[in-house]
Amino acid sequence: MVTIADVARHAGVAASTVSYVLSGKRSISSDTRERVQRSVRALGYRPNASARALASQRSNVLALVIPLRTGMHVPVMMQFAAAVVTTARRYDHDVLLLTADEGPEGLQRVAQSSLVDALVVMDVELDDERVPVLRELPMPSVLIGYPADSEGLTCIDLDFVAAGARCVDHLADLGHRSMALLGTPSAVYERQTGFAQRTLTGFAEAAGQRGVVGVETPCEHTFAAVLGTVERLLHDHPDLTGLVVQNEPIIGPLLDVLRRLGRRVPEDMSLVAICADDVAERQVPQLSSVTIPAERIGALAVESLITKLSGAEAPELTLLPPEFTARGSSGRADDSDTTTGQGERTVDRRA
Amino acid sequence: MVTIADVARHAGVAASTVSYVLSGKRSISSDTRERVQRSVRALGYRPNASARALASQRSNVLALVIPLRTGMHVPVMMQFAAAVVTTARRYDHDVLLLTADEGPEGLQRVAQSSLVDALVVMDVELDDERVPVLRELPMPSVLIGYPADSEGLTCIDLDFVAAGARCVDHLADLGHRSMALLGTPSAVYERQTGFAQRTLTGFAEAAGQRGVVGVETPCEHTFAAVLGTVERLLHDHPDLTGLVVQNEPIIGPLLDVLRRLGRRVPEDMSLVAICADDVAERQVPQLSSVTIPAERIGALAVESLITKLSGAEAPELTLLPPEFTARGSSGRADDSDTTTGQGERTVDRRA
DNA sequence: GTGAAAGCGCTAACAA
DNA sequence: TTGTTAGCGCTTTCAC
Repeated sequence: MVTIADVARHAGVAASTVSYVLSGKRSISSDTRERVQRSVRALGYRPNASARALASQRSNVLALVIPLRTGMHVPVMMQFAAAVVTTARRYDHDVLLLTADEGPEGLQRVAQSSLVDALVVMDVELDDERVPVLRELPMPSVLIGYPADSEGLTCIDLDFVAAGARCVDHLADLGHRSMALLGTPSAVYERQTGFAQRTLTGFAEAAGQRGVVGVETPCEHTFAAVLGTVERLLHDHPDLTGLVVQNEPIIGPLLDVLRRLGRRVPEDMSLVAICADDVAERQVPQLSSVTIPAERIGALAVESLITKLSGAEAPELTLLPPEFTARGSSGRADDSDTTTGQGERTVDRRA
Repeated sequence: MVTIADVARHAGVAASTVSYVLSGKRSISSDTRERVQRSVRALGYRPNASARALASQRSNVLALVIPLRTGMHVPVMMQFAAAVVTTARRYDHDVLLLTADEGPEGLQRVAQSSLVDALVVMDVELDDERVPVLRELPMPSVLIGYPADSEGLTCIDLDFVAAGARCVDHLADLGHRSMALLGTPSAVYERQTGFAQRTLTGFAEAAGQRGVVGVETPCEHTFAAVLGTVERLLHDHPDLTGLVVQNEPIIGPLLDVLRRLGRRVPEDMSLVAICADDVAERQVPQLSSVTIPAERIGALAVESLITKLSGAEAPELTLLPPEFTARGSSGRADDSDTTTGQGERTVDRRA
């Protein structure tokens, strides 16, 4: 293994000089700098990560705590993770992968052993047992999603309340008077997952404000569940003409079910989803949707951590305003063969 | 921060004694051991990871290199990753997440800086530029999938050749004489990805051996692509009665397309998939399938690395025999209202 | 069965 | 602008 001493000897300088050339933390004459850089390349030197971490009290590693539970939407998780890793690398950091089932103890383990410098925690519940632990930890963290009390934390999330409301508004603007929210599996609500609850809140509030009927129901991921749920909805609410879906895996089956039941989209039933853009665009017809900005949230999370690691402050709660795109799946309630969709995107200014 | 010196002082012993109590690398009188353990708990001591890594030349971290490219099947990746992390934790290791787009340089970076002790590399191509790098690296690695030349490596994979053949055999056993392989998007084949190529090989060979017609086609992930591909297949091969699918995201759309085209499954068209069990079971009808044992492969990969880290040898190439489960989606070619499926599972003994 | 002490390879005062 | 040196917190030899 090539050490900094080898490089120093090869370049005829002190080890500290090599260190300073590499870190740029003090000015070096261009002559020595070049000699050192040549030696580094000639010997193929790579600083030893542990030695560096031990001496500098910084591992340059971020922890990413990812859920692997039931009901979570996998592709979105991957997008998050990819964005976190990519952004971390841009700031010269690596990412240690933890699963949520290590629990609060896992956070303490990697933090207190100085394995990582900071943490990104995904899928935060309203009353999350990891939150008090994070508050006490001697290092910065960022939550994706946010608990009931976000004081003293740094949280980033899509504004799901506004997203739910945005969907209602879109449908109400098109003249729909009766609509339903097809949500995540009930297990997700029972875990008190923030995003599911908040969408529901936004949906219900907006329905009240707009004076339209808004019913809500969870839905499991099986075809049978989708069929059963939709049949029940249509039976209980025969005048239902609008559907808001926050449950990515059932989107395909849902379109299929509607077809089977003889409801055309958008002529007989308007559909709005809260999902990734590529999923919305892959359907037939393409879905009007509020996008889930996984990449932006992941990148923002890492950037907040880097900010905090540099000693600066980061905002307590960052809610991204929902971006709505009208596509072919939603149309006027009273006009059974017109669609809205030209793909224009709007940003909710209320957030 | 609590250091080993603090613990030593608190327990009235030398630092080395604390170290030995923790590692169990030499015998300690039960008296001192208990006193030390009490002090560890009382002070909430956690060994510093970098110091330990520096002194012991072992970081206890494994690198996991995961692809985030187009055409890759996301849920399976997550299952792999989850299994790798969970298994690594069982052996007291952590997992550093790298994306494949860091390339060979990324492997060198984490290996030569001693950030990690070993690597798991996923989604290996037949002629993968990372393979020569891995061969030179001063630490063990395991590949998921395998290149054309696996000499001197440790590779683990499902036996996709046997899997492709198994699907053909199942359909041929049911009397089907003309079948098609609906594969991954063409980009995956163009990247010379091993699993796609090998399934194709197994499919073609078995079709030849069984004397049945076997045609192959890639298929993109859009609904339109599925519809177009199936229409073309049916047009070019009007007697087609069997379909083998190796492309998880199109499974839902495919069932839908067949329904639209008036082909009942399994009465008019038998379907066999190569996919995760839960995906197969979620469909209507449930799909006969060869499972992708992501969890087992992930766990095996980590265990091989742990073995190699302990200085022992690991086999060059481990191919898991395909496990086939007959479900409701496949039936006799000549008997348009019988299905095979009682869920019995068979293991291909040829592998 | 236990302790003392020498590093592991690097960073960052402190000196010059 | 550069060099000297004292750690960072742990493991592991060596000595008893």
